[in-house]
Amino acid sequence: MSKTDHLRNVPIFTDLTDSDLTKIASKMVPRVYEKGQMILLEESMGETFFIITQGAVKVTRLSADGREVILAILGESDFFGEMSLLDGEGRSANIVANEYAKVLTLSRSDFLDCLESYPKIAIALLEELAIRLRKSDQQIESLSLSDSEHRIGITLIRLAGELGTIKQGHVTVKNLPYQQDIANMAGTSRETVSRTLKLLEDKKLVRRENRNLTIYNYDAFRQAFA
Amino acid sequence: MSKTDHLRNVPIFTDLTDSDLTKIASKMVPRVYEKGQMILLEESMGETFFIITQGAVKVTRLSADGREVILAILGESDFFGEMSLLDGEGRSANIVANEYAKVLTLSRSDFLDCLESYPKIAIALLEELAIRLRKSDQQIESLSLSDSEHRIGITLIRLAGELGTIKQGHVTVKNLPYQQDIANMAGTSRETVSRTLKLLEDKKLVRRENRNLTIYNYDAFRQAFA
DNA sequence: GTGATTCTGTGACATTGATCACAGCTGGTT
DNA sequence: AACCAGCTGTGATCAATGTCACAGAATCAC
Repeated sequence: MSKTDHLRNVPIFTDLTDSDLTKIASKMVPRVYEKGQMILLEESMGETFFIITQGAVKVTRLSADGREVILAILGESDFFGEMSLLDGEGRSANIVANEYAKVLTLSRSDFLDCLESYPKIAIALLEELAIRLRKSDQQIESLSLSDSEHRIGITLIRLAGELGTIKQGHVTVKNLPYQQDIANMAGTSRETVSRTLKLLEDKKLVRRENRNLTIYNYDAFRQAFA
Repeated sequence: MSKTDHLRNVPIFTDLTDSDLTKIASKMVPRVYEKGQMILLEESMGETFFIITQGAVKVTRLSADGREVILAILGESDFFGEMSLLDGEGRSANIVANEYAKVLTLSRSDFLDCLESYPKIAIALLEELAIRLRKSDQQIESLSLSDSEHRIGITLIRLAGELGTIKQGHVTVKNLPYQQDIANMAGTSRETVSRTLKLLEDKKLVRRENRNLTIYNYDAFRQAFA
């Protein structure tokens, strides 16, 4: 697949013509990361915009004593790096390749040029940031008001939305993240995730086999937890 | 002060010429709200963009059983209502006047026209959303990793930044919000806020008198909690 | 296939902080 | 001044969940 083809799938570029897309693609530089490799480090200055063409990355923040919060898991056609390009602050989060990943990168100045030249990109980007802000607000609500069982349920819904495939009402997440990662997304401990997953299984809400998790009735599950 | 004068103080309009500003101002309709009055209701469709010219509002989400999370407190020259205009989803939060408040409003279509006609507004808005997203991420981190004392400390820092006045290293927040509101910002209970404020006072980190709170050494305080 | 490493399950225990209950203040109103 | 409503302080209690410890499974590397 060509660079241009990849860009066409990215929400913020969908409104562009082929020739504009090709023009932008010509400025993008591909890079590749191994699983576990750090892509962006907290505190460093952000100078690059990234689009994921293959694989997935996790966006994290680390506390002084090394505990980790996972803010998001991003996959194909998602993008990142825009925050510090926009407000000029240092990076606020780390980005790590969650598996082997390919990206396209755009320099700060090319990115800002794009925004100036194509107002539609700016508007589409606004839309995307609004969506992310909305998700963050939900996350804040659930951390503030819900108990661990609900937070873990909500985290499974997030994962299902990002990584799952729907088939006649039930969703399967292949290659479920490790319990430690789920815990870091849900703001709880690894042990609590273990116990809660078993509980949800006992309640016949989900089924696990190997590294896959199936939510039996996705709509009902969302009803119950969101 | 004229409408145009108010707009000049709003970050997303700073790059505009006087005549553009006047043109936008002419489309804005002023409104007034009493303390405690609901401005926007969760779930309703957002069709208006608001700029605060006087007073303050709080942005909240409510759980099914009526508990409240305060996502932000916005004051003069802040704006809101842009989220559902941008992504077309229903409102994700309630907005309540925290005191007597005056606002200017812009209709959905006039707002979107602005973005199309003035790319600089779109870019400035991107900047602002990036800043808000960053704050949300910090909030998520502190809810996930910090204990109640730290979360309350961080909340006081937020309040100091939004409502406080700095004077030779110490910040005074006049008219500190009620403990219940601080609790709803920090994701804890009213009683814990009461006990923790006393603790911080005992540690000589802050002083309270009447409805005012002074953080003795703002830099050190931020160091200790953020 | 064997061993090493990493992930997961589970019991025991400790601790934080929510909740309940109620008394003491404060500020606004008549 | 007296009252009332709503805010604040504080003790007692208890449940949720973090932490520790370790055994069992799964996966990886060779």
